[in-house]
Amino acid sequence: MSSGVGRPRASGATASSQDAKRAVLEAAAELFTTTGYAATTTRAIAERAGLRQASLYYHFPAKEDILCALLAETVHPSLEVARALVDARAAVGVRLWALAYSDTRLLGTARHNLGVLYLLPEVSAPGLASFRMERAELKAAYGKLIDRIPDDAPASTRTDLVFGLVESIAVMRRDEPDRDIEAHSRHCADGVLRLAGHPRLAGDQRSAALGLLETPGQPNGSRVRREPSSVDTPISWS
Amino acid sequence: MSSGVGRPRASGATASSQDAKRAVLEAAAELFTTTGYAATTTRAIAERAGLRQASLYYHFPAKEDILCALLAETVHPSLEVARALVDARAAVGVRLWALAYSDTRLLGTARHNLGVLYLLPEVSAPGLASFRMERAELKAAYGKLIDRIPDDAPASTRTDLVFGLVESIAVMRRDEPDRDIEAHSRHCADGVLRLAGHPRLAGDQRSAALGLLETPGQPNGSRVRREPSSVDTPISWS
DNA sequence: ATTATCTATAGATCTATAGATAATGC
DNA sequence: ATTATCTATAGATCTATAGATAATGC
Repeated sequence: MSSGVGRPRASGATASSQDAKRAVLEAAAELFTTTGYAATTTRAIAERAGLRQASLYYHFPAKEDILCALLAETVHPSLEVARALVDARAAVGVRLWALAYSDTRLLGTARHNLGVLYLLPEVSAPGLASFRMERAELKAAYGKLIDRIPDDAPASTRTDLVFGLVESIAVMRRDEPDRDIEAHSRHCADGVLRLAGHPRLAGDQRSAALGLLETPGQPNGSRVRREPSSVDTPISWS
Repeated sequence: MSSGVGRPRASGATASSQDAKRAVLEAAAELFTTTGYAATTTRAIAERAGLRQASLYYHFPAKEDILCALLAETVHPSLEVARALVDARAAVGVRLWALAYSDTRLLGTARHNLGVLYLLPEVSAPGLASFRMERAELKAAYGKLIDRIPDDAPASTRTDLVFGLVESIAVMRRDEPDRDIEAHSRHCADGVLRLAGHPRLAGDQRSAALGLLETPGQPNGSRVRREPSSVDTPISWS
């Protein structure tokens, strides 16, 4: 708990093991997102984190595990919201809007544009299978909602397009870092409904969507109240 | 022209200098798209191209120039279509649909999913500024069309979303290589109109859009007939 | 004794250059 | 003479391990 166990750092900085781990993840987040995984050296990560290159290996067995940890902590909050929303007690359009808004906002406001990690060629590595499965589960959550919205285009295609649109926040943020993320997230969620073939939400439906994302205990709004709900609120527009 | 000038290859293969350059680009395309730029070694490229590592440097001054050439030959066809469509004699929705369809199809059917190169962190390198400018010009072409479509959301935001959706074909193709690209391209173009706030095209409008992409001299359909057109066909739907 | 760091380094690259070489072309 | 390749290598890394070390905790 209190810092001081273990040999002091050469840099003079004093911190607990947990702090060191966080500092490493923070440094890696910045470097991986701007420079990429392969082009970022363990030395550069260590330097920015305030310790020696070899000391990284006390906290992570290998370089890939640092990327793995970052991917996990990026996708987990989205997945938590998705799991709750799939079963939430609200119209399908309201839930889809809320999911898209929440994901876009999470990716858009995360420190260091972590969404671009999803696009790195290294996510195909065998060691990152757990991330790929969680991302697939997230996409499947979109698919389950979109399945319930009738349209000429197949649901699988609309799901591909919707998921691509949501993740495109990462590229947009790289290209234009000064965009207003809150506004963009709402417009992106509106766009997701358009792509899915769902009519625009009315004012009260949008409020309901934002309400779904609020949690009494969690002031940051990243959780969703989960209802027992085996019955869905009927779709009101068709 | 005829192969045979210069020292023979160690691999025994016989080819002209132009062939060698193409073989290098082909090899790099496969490796960069699957493994990424930094993780792909010049040795691996050379091996696949059938020559020695050092021989790459007869054709390209540096590794980065190989990536630069690939980026250029990927964005150029899209840009050519975009330049022609911006001034083409057709309704704005028809032109936007045609542009989105053409881009998605080009990225979707190019050998080796070259679209993922746009997402590599290395495109931020100073030496690749020319690519970034051409990609920005392509995006601006979308912007010019979307500007003319009225909607509640700002045109700049809709342009961001539309461009993100079109480029998302690269991620989709990586994740699900077996999707039917032709069908996806049409649905993607439909989705672009939805995002832009434009009504669905009628059957004859869609035919007109596909017609815009046909060129008598160019059987591959990658060119657009350019009209003098300072006058736009009036928008028929509002 | 345990923890968290350090120093030093093995072993394996990787990019790019220098200079030789084996063809054809004049 | 020109072209297109080759061999050899300089010089600079890069990841991960081995083993020492300087704290606290018991």
